[in-house]
Amino acid sequence: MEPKETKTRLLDAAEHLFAENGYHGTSLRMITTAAGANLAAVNYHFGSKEALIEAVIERRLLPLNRLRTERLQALLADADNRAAAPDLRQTLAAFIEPTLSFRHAGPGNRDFIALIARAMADPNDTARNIFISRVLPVFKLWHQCLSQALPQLDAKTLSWRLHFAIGALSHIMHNLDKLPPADAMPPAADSAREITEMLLSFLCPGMEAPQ
Amino acid sequence: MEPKETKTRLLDAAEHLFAENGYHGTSLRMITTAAGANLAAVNYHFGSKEALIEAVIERRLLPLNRLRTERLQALLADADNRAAAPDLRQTLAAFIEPTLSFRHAGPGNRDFIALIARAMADPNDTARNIFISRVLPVFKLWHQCLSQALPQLDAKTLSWRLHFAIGALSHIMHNLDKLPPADAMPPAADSAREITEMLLSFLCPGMEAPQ
DNA sequence: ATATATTTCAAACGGTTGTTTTAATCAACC
DNA sequence: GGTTGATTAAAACAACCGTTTGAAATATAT
Repeated sequence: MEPKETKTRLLDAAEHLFAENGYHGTSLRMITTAAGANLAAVNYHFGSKEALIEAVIERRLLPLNRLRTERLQALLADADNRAAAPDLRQTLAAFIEPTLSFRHAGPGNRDFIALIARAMADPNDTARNIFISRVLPVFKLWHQCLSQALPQLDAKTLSWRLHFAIGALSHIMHNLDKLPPADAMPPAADSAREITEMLLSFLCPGMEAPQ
Repeated sequence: MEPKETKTRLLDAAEHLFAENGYHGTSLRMITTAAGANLAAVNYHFGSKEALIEAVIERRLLPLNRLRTERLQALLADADNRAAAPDLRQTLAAFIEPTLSFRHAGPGNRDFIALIARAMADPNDTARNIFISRVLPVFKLWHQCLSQALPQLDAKTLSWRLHFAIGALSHIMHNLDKLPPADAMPPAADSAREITEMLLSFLCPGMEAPQ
């Protein structure tokens, strides 16, 4: 097979190095060296270092968001057909299952998760803003789905509980490598499904608890 | 009152600037200027930039850990006296309540929380390792307390649910400023208690759900 | 094969970083 | 009150950063 395009090699190297060393901690010299390209290649192909990380984020995030949106919209359509509220567990699963599976879906995805964790805590707004602006519509759709599945909750309680769920999910996403510390872990291949079940069993009772 | 020691002024300025701009994003020149000190002051008083952030972290974290440890140990002692298992909600509250109250306990604490969030995602190991090594003993104590409050759970399930709870808590800690986006928020003074109640009502049913 | 874009290359730019050095200033103590 | 030790001050250090430049090389199209 012919070697990849320089642009793709730059994206791959940047994804890996940004995940490992953060945005500031990764220099264009490191990226271009790892990609086997010239130092000026990033500025030539992307315009700047910021435009590079923007491209890195969008490459992985847009397909994942498409997956989650499809599942949530299918759930809404089905509930509408049955003239009933969507099931809570299915609503949670529609967002959580694709998210947790994402790590195992491709070679660069684990790096991408680490990159996002870094970006969310980075003082540099650009990466975080790119991520948030792309994720917010899916959160809104999820929120809408949940408010139909849990009509007995007032808006404020639902908002808080949604944030609790997001916190549990994202914490697991970012720290899956390192935990649990002592216990034997199931093999990575089917762990996504098992963790999903574990998380859903935990979240469902909390979401529908009396106020 | 006499002006604070240079060392204290450096700690205060570093805490604020590290929280705002991150570790790499904050230069010694910014810190020493804000503290009204000479550029060489950090290397003179602390030895290096890394030793400085280590001192910044310990100053706030050790008292907080003392609070949490005291409450958890009091709970264990009380349960031992009554020859019964500690109450689940009280066990969760013993760790969560001091943590959420911490933000409002002092002027620099909010900055400190932001700093920790940055440190956890920072590629520089030192800050993260300092934080983890100081927090791990309290987590272990919490875990021990919870395993007594929930004897029906096997070790693996408890570990996962503990991580889910930690995720929900830390997500709220780091993002309290920004959420919920639209709803009216209670005044900051008593919000810690209200959020604690909200979080406990969410976590309790999840923790004791059947496996 | 020639002419025209496109891509790569080496080199240098101005600027900031953490740290070190040397001298000046300040404090406390015999 | 002079001396010793702690602190502050200004300047220079070498190293690295993202970006730009202009020429060389490559690929594309006529």
